[in-house]
Amino acid sequence: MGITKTEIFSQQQNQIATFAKAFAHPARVAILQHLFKINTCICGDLVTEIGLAQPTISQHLKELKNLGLIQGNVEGTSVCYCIDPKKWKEMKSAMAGFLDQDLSAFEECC
Amino acid sequence: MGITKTEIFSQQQNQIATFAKAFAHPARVAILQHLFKINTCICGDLVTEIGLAQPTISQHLKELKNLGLIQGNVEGTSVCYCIDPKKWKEMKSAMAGFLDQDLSAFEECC
DNA sequence: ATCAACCATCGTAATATTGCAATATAATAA
DNA sequence: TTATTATATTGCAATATTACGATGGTTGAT
Repeated sequence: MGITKTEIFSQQQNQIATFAKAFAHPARVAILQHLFKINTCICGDLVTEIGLAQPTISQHLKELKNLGLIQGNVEGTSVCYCIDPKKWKEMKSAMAGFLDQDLSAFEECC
Repeated sequence: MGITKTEIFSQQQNQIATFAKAFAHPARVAILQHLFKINTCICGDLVTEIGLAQPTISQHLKELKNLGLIQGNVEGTSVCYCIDPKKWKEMKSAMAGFLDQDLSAFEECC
């Protein structure tokens, strides 16, 4: 039904899914990569950088902002975005705990 | 329009988004966690373990299988699933390259 | 005050995802 | 053969996501 039954899963499972959803679209990956590349706040050039319409970019930025992964600060007529390092680390550690599991048992399996 | 413009993004960006999508639902996170927990093939107990209907689980398994993250081997009347360690490592390295970027510039930013 | 630049929001259309009942398929057991 | 068990597939309904045109708000310049 397009609706996820979050209530039957643990908080950790839902958290991982929520963070993963942030990266589950190439536009958001591109936005974050551009932020890392420029390595400082960026004001404005995202629409020209990514090839999508301005409302679309704005919507993706909103999702990343809602998750807390980026911050937006008004700077005159434009808005400067940057990664929130604290939240990024929090996300990374949640993802790492999931990704860095022991694979040895599956080397000889099946 | 619900359709992603993959053609305007790099192969790497699309790859990260595709892998992230695998974890973007708590049921798939739960399935993978259960596989790691049992630490061997599992045949059958996924439907009782996760609280979703059998066709729903089957569909999530199919997505993980299509991505190559898990394998399914027929074992009599049931099917045994396990993580594909090679693909998992490949995914992990792609995600790590994205997640492990230098945050120092953002510590003092904005 | 007027204008241009930049960004957010609204509304809407197209497509994707999630979930399950019903059904199909395949292997084994009796 | 028939029944049973385990899983896959189909079809459908509900909801979510993606994309963008149109519009609105805010800031800074003239």
